Amino acid sequence: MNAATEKPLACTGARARRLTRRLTSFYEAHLRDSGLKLTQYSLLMHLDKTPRALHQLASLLELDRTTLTRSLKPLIEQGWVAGVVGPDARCRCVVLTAEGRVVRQIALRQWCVAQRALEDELGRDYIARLNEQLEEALLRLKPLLPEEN
Amino acid sequence: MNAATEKPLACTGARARRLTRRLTSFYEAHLRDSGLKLTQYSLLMHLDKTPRALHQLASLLELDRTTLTRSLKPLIEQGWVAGVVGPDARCRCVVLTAEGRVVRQIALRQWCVAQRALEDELGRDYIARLNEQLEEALLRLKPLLPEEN
DNA sequence: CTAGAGTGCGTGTATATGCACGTATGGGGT
DNA sequence: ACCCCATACGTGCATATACACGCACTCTAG
Repeated sequence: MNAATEKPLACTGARARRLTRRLTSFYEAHLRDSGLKLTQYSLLMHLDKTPRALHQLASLLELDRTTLTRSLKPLIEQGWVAGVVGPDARCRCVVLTAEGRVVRQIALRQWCVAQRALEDELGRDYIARLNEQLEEALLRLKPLLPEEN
Repeated sequence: MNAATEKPLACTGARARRLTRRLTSFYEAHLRDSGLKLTQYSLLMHLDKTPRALHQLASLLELDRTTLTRSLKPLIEQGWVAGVVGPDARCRCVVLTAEGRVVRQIALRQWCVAQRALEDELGRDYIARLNEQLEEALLRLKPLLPEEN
């Protein structure tokens, strides 16, 4: 009797990963008409005409800065997002283009359908509770600060 | 006033992804001595001397079969996992090697520390509730079956 | 026994994610 | 003006994840 046969799913992290995989595939099944991944949708929803610095966006989305750079790449290639000059030569800023706003609008509709489908399947109240629980977990589990040397 | 400025985090999927990122970094900070990623740890915990077919393991972990193939690669290169002949020439089976069992044991200890640290930080009862909530969500949200054509 | 359906896999491609490292710019103290 | 540090980025590398394709092997209807 080892831990493997006993309770492989006792790991909160493993459970969260699994749930995330299922949720991602659920949302992306609904987003497939727009060709957006869930992460890309999320990015579009956090952008607008007002230029945003990369580091600011990364901090907002709590993503590694380099992850953000690469995630933006396909959106820029599609012409949905564009870089603009910032107040600082170091600082790279991005905005949503006109086409980007169109896509975002379409994707938003599909996302709404997905969210409603989720609520229909699992129960509106249940999803509300799940959201609260996730939110509380996010409040409690603070992100690890990068090692200060 | 658009949806972006209103409630970007209304998305259950986005929230789950964010929480998963935090949890992953939390666990991996504790696992870093063994050099294992959380996913790799999870893999080791699901293996033993008894050969397991890839498709069986993929189904168990609810991972795409091809994801599993690639995830196993570094473990095989390290000599912690080895392929063995199966009852079927199609079927690739893997087992945990002796070194693999050693690493698993070390990682298990580190994982225990991580889990306890998590409980200390967020509260033992709270983690228990979170686990239950995640488990219930997994029960309710069935994985999408591949399109039947 | 053989053709075709079904099963199990690997690889190519693309995104998601984060760390280590190196580059460039901005701002202060002297 | 200059040096140094902090800030902001990009790239290389490695893993995580899934889909589309194509190959190999098994099994069964005829």
